[in-house]
Amino acid sequence: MKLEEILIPKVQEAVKTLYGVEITPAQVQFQKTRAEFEGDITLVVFPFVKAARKAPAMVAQEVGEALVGGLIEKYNAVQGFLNLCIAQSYWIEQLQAIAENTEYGQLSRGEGEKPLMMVEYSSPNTNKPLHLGHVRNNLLGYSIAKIQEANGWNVVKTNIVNDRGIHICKSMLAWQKFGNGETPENSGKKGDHLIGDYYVRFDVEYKAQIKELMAQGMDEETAKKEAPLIKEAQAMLVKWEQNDPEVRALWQKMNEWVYAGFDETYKQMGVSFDKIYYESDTYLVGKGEVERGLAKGDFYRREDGSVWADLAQNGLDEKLLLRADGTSVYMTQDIGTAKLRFEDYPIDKMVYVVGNEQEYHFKVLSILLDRLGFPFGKELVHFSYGMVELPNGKMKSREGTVVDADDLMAQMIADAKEISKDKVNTLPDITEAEANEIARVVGLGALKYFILKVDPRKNMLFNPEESIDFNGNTGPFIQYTYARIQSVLRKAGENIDSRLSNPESATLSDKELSLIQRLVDYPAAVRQAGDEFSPAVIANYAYALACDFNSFYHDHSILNEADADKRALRLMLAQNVAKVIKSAMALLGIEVPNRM
RNA sequence: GGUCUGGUAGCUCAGCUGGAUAGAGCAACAGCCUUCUAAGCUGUGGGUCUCGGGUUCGAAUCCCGACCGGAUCACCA
Repeated sequence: MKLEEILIPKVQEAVKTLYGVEITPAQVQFQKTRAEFEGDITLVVFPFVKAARKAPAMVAQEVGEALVGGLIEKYNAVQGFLNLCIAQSYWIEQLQAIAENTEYGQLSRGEGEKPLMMVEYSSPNTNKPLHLGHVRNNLLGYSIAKIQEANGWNVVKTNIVNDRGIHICKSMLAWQKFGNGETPENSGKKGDHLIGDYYVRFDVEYKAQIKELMAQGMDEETAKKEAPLIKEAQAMLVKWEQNDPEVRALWQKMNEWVYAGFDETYKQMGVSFDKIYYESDTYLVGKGEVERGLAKGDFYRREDGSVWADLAQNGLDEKLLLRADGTSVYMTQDIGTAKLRFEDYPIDKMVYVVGNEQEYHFKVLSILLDRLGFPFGKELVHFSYGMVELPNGKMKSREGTVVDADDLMAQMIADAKEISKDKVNTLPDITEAEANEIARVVGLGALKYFILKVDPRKNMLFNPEESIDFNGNTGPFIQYTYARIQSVLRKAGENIDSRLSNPESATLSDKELSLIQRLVDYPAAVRQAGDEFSPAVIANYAYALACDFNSFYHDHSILNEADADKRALRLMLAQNVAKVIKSAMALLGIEVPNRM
């Protein structure tokens, strides 16, 4: 049982005996005792000081006197704060319980079958490679899935691939016109990058055509519509929709190149999906749903044939669902995807990991799904995260300021390799393969932690000119703490005896005590991260744990400790710190190395 | 303009469900490796928590207003 849960009734009872008033559990407020005072946990007496009709310092003193004994060894009252010292045997029992729990940090949602949460993330377009914005999305999505699993959900990770539309036609057209049969095989280019290059090429040629038309006296608006290239692309989209075999074959071929490229990127990033949906499969379903809603009277058709939802009753405007020509829009596709998913899985909660620029879209989607009768519609969660900004603003593909995901990861691994060179090479029996593996784990660890440690809701800054740190509050710092512990455990050998001969009489130093208390906090961090959808909570926890351990490690010898009980206790501590670090980092999708 | 969101040290960020003297890292400076991995540890300097009101025993935290930034309000996706 949690310490607070044990103490709350005791405090309630003490207050009743002393002052004859009943207080609610909410009025019993605890906080961690500040380092400058003696004690483990502090009761804030202000919430019931009025009812007691005495000065805060007096109330603290009297309540302390009433509580002391047994679990509470000592107390001291400072103004309205009652600092309580908990018996060390309690903390040692806690540590032993953690040590015995092989799934420490895995929480339960109560009895019965686990509810199902579907988490959608990544959602790439097939016309260009993944960039830094996707990296944040993928890392957040994967981490949230892991965190919710730890919170007792069955999680299905899903991806919706935007594989149709005019943007794909642009790449296809440019490839047809300027590609000269270039393929990933004959050029050695990664498929998604190859397609991305032709997307850029289209834009270059298109712009040139606009310029030319304007030179002939056409205004910009008209030129943008009349340029031959854009007309060809539009014609291609129509053919695609009509299932033209030639266009479809080209589309299929180029998409396969892209998917092969994406797979590589996802693999390197360490993210995965349980089920992938494609918009080319879902957009027609969406049209069907809109037609159904229309028949049901949820939506209405305008004279030009377009279909709309009136959201006035929800305080919003009107929203287009089908164009006058019958083609679908973004919203149509998301409705279709939702329907397919609902047919495929008994979804209890649907989570969309999508940037905050689309808050309006998901607000509307939620309303529309609800109207169409999807149980998860009303309750859908838009896990809305902030943009990754560069020093001079947003990333813009046209201005070439996009930070490519593959390049970024490769750079991080190369940096890790360079930084670790002197150190890793001194490790005994190190092989080139292991050194490379360490660089991979550490480089990606630095990148992932850098991104996940910041509050997902906030915009964050990435400066490509400055390399991501490997010292201080970083992934490698935490990984290093883990590697150090592994080193100690290896040296301790097979016969680690972490049982205490008499736990009752063991004494703990301040650092040992804080470390145990930090370990005890882990489940609360997992719970909070789940409730708030925030991997940052886990990142901050893991950092604090690593700090506590390093401080402990600096002050105490583990293996050279003469006292067998102390040695055993410290080994047990080290083992469990490593266990929790590994577990917490896994929730972030970060691996930990045994040596570095 | 409406709506949403942010403003904390030179920089990047914690803290925000109100509690004691606002914390880290980076950068700067000064120390600690014959002892379990120095990607570590210890210390110094660095703050009008954007500003102004309000609520409260108590406000970085809650409320109102102002200022500054970002997003959004498409027959784009």
